[in-house]
Amino acid sequence: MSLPDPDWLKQFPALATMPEGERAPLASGAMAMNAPAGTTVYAPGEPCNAFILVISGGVRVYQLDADGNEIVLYRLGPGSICILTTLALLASDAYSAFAITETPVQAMALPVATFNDLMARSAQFRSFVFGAQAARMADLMAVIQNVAFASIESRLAARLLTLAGGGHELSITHQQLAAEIGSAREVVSRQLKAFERRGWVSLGRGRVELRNAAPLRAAAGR
Amino acid sequence: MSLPDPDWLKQFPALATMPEGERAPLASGAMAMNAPAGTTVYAPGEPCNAFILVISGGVRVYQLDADGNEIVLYRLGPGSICILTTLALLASDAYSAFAITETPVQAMALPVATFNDLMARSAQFRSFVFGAQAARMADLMAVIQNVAFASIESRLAARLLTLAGGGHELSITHQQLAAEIGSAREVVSRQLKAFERRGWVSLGRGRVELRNAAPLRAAAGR
DNA sequence: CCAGGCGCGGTGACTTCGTCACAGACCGCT
DNA sequence: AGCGGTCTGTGACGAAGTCACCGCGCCTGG
Repeated sequence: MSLPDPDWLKQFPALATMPEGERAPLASGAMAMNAPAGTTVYAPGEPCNAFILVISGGVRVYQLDADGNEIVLYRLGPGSICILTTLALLASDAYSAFAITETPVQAMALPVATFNDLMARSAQFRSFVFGAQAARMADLMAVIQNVAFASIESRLAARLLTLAGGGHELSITHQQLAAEIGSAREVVSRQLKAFERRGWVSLGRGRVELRNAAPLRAAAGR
Repeated sequence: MSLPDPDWLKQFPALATMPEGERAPLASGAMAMNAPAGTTVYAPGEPCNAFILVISGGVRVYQLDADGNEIVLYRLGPGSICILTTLALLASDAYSAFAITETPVQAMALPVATFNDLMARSAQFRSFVFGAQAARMADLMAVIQNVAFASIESRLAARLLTLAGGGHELSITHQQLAAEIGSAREVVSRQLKAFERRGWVSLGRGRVELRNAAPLRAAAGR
């Protein structure tokens, strides 16, 4: 915990424009949080007692199965809220998903009472929350489309591009890439080798360099 | 459209216990609907302008991809609300999913204004909506677990059991079963043949009879 | 310093699953 | 009976997941 940055609301345009009266509980009830990378935000069975708004940093939400297989569902960045904790909070439902910070994260936490107060008070706040719900739902449906129907080649190419985010270098292991797309390490290794043979990437230990993004983008569309 | 059954609220225990004052818009604003089997409830791009509460019948929500591949996401029964239309309504987001009635459906439709009124007025209504959100989110995560990591054998066995719902006979084609689990018809045909050889089911044109549920349940757990 | 441990990547063999092409069986209709 | 359409069966093949095992580089403790 630390002092809240008074400007944190700028990360949430939808909330910043709320009328003074509605916004009051946000200012008075929110607690600033700082978490290092690797902090667990949500895990099945763990109690969660706050509504979390991400100000800076990134959170990865993923599923694990009994055999240790992993698949990334979506990521939260600045301006996002953690729907998983929210739903767990309100519906006291247990999910088989995990949420973990990937980088140091600054966030604001609203106690349940404050959250309920805002939900009752502000249509704008409600629509902000619903918008976030809708976005996460769309994320999950995109994941389903991918794992059910898309080829490894296209899923891997697409993921490399989004993870690179405009840059040309990634620090990531084949195992981690496999977890990103819900596949196996060997499969990813072989596919990366194929990309390398075609000159699309070059590989190093724990490193993937994008050398030619155009054909990767083409492959991602298939 | 038809006259609302005055007892329809009984299908929604969470709403029926709302205080008189909060419940008023439900009674005054809701419109009864009757739809035959095969009616489209939601499709991408179609405008939707009501919040839908299912009183009787069933709705199937599924995804299609460009090649015509299909996968069932979840089903809605009596007491459920259509989160898809709700989110599309509130977040004006486009989903790649379809919702269609499988049997004749009786439902109540709340205009957006009434829905917003209830959301503003009743904490109980809000928590009902959140509970439904949470349940659908859990459904989608279960689908992801299945398509990403579970074998065809276990997915098919599990689906046969839930579709039969305690009965021992299903009227369904192999193609439809494939769409249920997001696989291919040939794969389902071969797996069903294997089940038949083991004496777990017996097969007919458009028909699957469960002859021995115990090993199916065992296989579903793997 | 270097020895072992460990994380990472590479590879071959095999199984499972999805795709394609096609054939045959069954159904309802005229 | 003939016929078109739907449903199911099958073989061949490619794509993807699994298993077993290897070597390499890096790090760390003796």
